Amino acid sequence: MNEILPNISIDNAIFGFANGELKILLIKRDKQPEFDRWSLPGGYVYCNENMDDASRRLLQELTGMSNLFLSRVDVFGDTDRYPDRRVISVLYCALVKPEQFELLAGAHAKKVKWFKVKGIKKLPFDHNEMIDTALSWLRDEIWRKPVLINLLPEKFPLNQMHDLFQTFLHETIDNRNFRKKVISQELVERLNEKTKGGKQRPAYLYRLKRK
Amino acid sequence: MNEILPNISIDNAIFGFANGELKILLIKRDKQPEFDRWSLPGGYVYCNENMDDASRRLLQELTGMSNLFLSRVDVFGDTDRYPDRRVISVLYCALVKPEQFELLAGAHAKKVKWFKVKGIKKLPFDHNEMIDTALSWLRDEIWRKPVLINLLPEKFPLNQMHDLFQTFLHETIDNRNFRKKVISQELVERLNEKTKGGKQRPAYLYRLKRK
DNA sequence: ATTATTTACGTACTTTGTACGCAAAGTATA
DNA sequence: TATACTTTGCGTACAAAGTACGTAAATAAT
Repeated sequence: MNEILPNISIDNAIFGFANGELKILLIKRDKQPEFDRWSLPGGYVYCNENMDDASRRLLQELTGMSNLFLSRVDVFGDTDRYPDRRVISVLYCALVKPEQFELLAGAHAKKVKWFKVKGIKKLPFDHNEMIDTALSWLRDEIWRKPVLINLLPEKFPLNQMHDLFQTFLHETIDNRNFRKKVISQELVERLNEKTKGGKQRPAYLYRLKRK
Repeated sequence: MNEILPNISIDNAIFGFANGELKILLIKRDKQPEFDRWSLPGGYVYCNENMDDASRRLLQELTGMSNLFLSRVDVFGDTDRYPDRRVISVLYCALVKPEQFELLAGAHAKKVKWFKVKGIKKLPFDHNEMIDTALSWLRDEIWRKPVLINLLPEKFPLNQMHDLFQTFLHETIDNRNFRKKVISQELVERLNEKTKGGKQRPAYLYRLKRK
């Protein structure tokens, strides 16, 4: 049976990153409460569905996105976080390239759209707090887990990863020290291939290690 | 109204620590499922009750313990983790001195008892996994948060804290370096008091900083 | 006083992290 | 072909954090 659990929800904080700009994916709600307002894509969990699966399914239904690397971040359970009844919500997040996904509003979403995170307005429920939590979680985990996996191709030269870190963290990192760090911490592994057709000296390709 | 949420539970992993021995507090269940078996003290959340409050209340009802420093650790949400129906559980943990609490089985607990963590038997549900998760969370956070707060008196000399770290982490830590570390990381603050009536030189008293 | 014990400060060394130099391997230009 | 130019990737020097350990100060016991 595919019944819904009425008191448990999932919310997804999907960050889009391109040209140094950080965006967050919101949907325009097609149901009460907060009908017609922009909010994080989320919803309820089926009785026979794991949390991770629910997160993926909801995202697919609401926005058309699939195949992301999602991470569980935290639980939000304040009694007053949802107006109609008691709902606790598990927050997932991911970091992607907006241009790699075609958005398609479905289910209870009238529209889907990327919004700049900087200067974002007040969202329904505790969604602003969720965005803050997810973002600081990402900035924390970037050196430990492959959270950039959706932003990088399967194989990439280290400079591409370097650029990504710099723009995402808004700070300049010495290229040579960056290499040493990601290699010594075993975040990446070198392949026996090099870039070709580049402008100058070919670079070794690397791959993120999922530990 | 004090209705219960049927799909959300709390579980508490309460570790007792004395003489270098690590124990875990279990209750003998007084209801189905898993009637009569030893398990983590946990239960359901009221509709109008925050997660943190529920954790504290349940612990009080089941074991008589109150006034602990509890931390939220993780959520467990596998579809098959509970036999009767779908229940996701939020795990809390704490570290205490067993002798400071008088245990009193109540509510749906027939008995309450400390068990050695080492060599613990198979528990119902995913409670063994919870214990592992909580323990590694504690070992991780011990340098960052005041997780030892229940094990130390309000004011204590640094050596007492040093002993605690050593026995809890099963490793010897150089006393002089230990002091430097906890002081420089601002885990503790020095008071203008000293121990008196000790065997030798009086020591300054310190207090854990809650940041 | 002397000795024993615990506290608390300090110093030398090792590891990790940061700043920066420069040669190697390509492309573009003469 | 030679020369300049760009990007890669190794290496070295200095700084900060972490570890090993020496020893004097403060008290109790003798």
